[in-house]
Amino acid sequence: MPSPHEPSAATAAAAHTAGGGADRLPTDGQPTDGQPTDGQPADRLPADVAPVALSVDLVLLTVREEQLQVLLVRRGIEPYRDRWALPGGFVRPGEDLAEAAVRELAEETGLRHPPAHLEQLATYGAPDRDPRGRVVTVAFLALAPQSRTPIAGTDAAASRWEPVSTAGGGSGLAFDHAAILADGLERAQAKIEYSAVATAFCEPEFTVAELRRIYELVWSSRLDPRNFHRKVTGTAGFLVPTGRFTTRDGGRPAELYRSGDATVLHPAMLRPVPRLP
Amino acid sequence: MPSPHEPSAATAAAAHTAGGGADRLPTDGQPTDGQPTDGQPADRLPADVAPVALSVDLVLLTVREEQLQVLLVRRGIEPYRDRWALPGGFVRPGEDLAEAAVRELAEETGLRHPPAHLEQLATYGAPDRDPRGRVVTVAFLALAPQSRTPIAGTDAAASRWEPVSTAGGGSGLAFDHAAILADGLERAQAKIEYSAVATAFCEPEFTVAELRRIYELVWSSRLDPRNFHRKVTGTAGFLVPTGRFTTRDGGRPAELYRSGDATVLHPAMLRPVPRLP
DNA sequence: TCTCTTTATCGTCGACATGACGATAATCCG
DNA sequence: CGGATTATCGTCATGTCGACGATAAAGAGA
Repeated sequence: MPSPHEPSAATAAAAHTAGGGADRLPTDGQPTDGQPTDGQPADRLPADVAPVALSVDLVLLTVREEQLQVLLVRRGIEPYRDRWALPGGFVRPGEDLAEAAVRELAEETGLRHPPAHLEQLATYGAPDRDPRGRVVTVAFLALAPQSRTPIAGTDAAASRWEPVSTAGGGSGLAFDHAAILADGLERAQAKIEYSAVATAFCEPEFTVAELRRIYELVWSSRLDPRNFHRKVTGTAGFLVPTGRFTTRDGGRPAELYRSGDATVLHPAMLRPVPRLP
Repeated sequence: MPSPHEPSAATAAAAHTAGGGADRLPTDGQPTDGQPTDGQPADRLPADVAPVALSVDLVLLTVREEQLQVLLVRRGIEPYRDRWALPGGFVRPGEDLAEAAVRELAEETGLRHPPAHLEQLATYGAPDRDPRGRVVTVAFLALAPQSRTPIAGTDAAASRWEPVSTAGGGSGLAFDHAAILADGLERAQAKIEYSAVATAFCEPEFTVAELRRIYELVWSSRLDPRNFHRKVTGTAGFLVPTGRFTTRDGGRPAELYRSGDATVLHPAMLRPVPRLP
């Protein structure tokens, strides 16, 4: 399991992005293809391998304006020109997948800091997913606090935040990005249940109520403040008290915490029955 | 979440293998690359996109001889000739990713039936992962019962079952397949905890003890038969009693069950403290 | 047939987590 | 200073879990 709040963007899933075998011997009776074994040196790729274009796409989520929002960019070229899409782009030669993801995020949206959490989501490779040809995309899920997501340096028309509740529904997104977004959202909802990644949405120091708000918005459900407080403060390694307090939420001063070492939660946070607001 | 025992090999993760955007507009000041916008029609891929070779690799797990085992094939060509590797191969034009996975499994190992469970694991794309050039591989995790994995039709020298306890350690595997195997094993261990996929290792009808053996072997831990029985028979939708009994395990006859509709388990099976035997 | 062994299944008990909710504390605002 | 707001601590009934005793139902061997 990837650990949250890593400075580097690589997580467990994306980390061993290395290896994987390719061609195979034309075993037994079934001819796989031409696969010529003639004069060609054995350490070259077979001639019949069909090349594909490889891209990365990002589902970058943050909590803004009391809503879970996703970053979208407006496409400037065909296909799907002027439609909104997930940020992303083609992987460059010699570039690792996670590396390409953070580069695209910086280039397209001007985000200064890498996201607090980045993990590989899934790979989408249906043959007809891009009208221009075979384009396979590796989707990443990124989580970041509001303070790290100013979208500075980019003109406002080219990228914007959109509440996830409205982004996926109209299917206004380019390509199959609506499906990728749905998968990313589902992954985020599942992951804050058993891991400590929810703190990736928070500022470095946060109150229990702010963390609870994260859970409530990501899950679209309401949580009892007293039970939530007992749960998160009682889970070893989740929260580290700073000893300082804040009244920025009004009312009695709340203690400030920072995220602890734990990456998996024991026991897990229990999500209430799924509700559709 | 993918549901176990699906006849088709497509699962949730692999199912919407469609969509994903590629090229981007050269926004703001940062030049992404050449990306010429001249006479070229806008619905073609940019000329500067570096193509990659795309392969799939499979971590096929089964329980045989009282052990969790993984299917390996012997490489017949360079690089890593004569080394053991995960089954896999290049994706063909017009072929979906999951489709390529089941095809390779059938071609390389002669497996008649598709695996009981198939899901996308992760994508590995480090630039130097293959000495022949840029090869990106999409890894799949497959689970199957012993009865469906005869390895018939293939000569025995080209593929074999290997206990996972010995397969990963020596790093004798080609490419980074040891890392892929480790990820697949970890995924399987985590997934039987909160989903019903453990039944994918079982025959269509099985006893509670046989299912418990699956959990014990995948987790390398010992489970109390009485508590396990109470747990699995008490989880709604997990097991469906057939009313018939068997004495194939010796002792008092045990009722036969088949897997139910549930894909996620409420509450989850709790894995004991991790032990290394 | 009778006993022993083996496995399946049912129950019991204490420890602990959870959901519902009352009570108190510490701020700010007027 | 009183009221509103939020934070935090407690209480209690319920449910689950781990440990483990007890019983049931088969086969093996005397």
